[in-house]
Amino acid sequence: MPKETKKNDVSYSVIRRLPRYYRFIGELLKQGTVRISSGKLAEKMSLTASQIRQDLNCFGGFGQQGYGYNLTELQNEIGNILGVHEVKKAVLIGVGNLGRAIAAHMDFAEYGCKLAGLFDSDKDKIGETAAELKILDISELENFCRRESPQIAILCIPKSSAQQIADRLVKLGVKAFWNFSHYDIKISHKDVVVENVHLGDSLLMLSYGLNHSSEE
Amino acid sequence: MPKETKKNDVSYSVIRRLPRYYRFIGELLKQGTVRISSGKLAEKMSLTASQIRQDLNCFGGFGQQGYGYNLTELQNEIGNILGVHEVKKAVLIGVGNLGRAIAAHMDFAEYGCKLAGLFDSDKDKIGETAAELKILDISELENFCRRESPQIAILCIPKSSAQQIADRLVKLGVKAFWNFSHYDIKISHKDVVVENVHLGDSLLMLSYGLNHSSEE
DNA sequence: TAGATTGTTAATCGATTAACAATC
DNA sequence: TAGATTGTTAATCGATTAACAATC
Repeated sequence: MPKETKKNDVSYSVIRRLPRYYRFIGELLKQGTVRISSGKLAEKMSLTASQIRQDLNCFGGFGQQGYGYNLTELQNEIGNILGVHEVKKAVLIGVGNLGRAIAAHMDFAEYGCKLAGLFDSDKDKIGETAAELKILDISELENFCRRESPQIAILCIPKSSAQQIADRLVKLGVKAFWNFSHYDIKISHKDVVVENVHLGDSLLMLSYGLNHSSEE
Repeated sequence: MPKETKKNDVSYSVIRRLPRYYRFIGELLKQGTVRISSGKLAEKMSLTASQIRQDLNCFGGFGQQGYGYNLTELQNEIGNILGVHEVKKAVLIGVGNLGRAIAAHMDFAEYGCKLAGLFDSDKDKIGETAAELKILDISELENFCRRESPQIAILCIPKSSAQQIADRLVKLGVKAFWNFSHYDIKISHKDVVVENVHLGDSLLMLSYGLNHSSEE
């Protein structure tokens, strides 16, 4: 068993906070900070020092009494946990407005991902270039995946075709779906993970907040 | 006090689930379903019946014993809570890849929002059209906001200028920020709400899942 | 009426916070 | 050594689930 995985039963509540830790640590390092105490980090992130120590200790003792946490080490450890140091190939399906924006806008390398192929079914788009990749015909998907073995698929396609394309990709060995299709896809294979992104949900939360902010 | 706001202290855990309820109810209605029991809805949404009844009862008794929930009524009630029935004007700042995609891709009307203005500081973009709106010079922001009074600002600008633009918009009366800038903006005014969207965090969660899925 | 299903209270479970001994 | 700050256990708090009486 790997050394850094102290407990294997880390709760989802903790996991969800890891990317945010990773971000703040990155910022601090960029500013030249070398070390930080749980108390100071808590203040910066609007958390409690207790929670930070509790969270980090799920994975191992990354700190040092009387000193705090070394940020370079901490970034590296959390990076390992999140898997940013292994390069993973990704395909993006559906090069509409959103697909194009994600292809161009996301710094995939920062997250250990490499965008390897873009696919669309629109004949007009096929052959065009986006994010330095030629857009391929969706009928090429099987050939491409057998050759390149992408682990991640980014779905920027409409609701209607999301489940069908996802099933097709599972058969081709895709193990993770970043799904922007506005439809919660269901995958039965237990070793396939899904992140259903719903930007609309986020906008509705904002709308709720607007509605209820004045009533304190 | 408004009738539908039974308790004013609804927890964030409950609020976060509302947009998802709203989505599923919408889908069911589109399929012609008229009513549903908490048990059946729980099954569809992978929740417990208890939780659904508990959640909905935070806002009022929307169901009927022996019958279940009328979907039209439920959609309407949750829509009210989320504020989708009031039209709110929004400005979008930063018409790069992502800004353009959000302007074009999101069905704002569905969420009670109306995109009223697009702004950029890039002279080459000013005057261009996106989502049927002419892109305006950021220096026009003050004039525009005084005339149109948008409540929502969508920030699709780099980290470096996010806080500054946000502060500027708060002075102009903006009450809600949908922030895609990769930087957690801080607003001190207590009646201003912020949704910091971090697509990178979502991708990191997926990466974590990929890393840990096989070890059950 | 009998059956179904809610609204609501009580029990359980998990997550957060507080406290403090260990130790750098 | 003295001071600081962690790692970790115990206490608290909140959220989820179970149970059931109310009622359509």
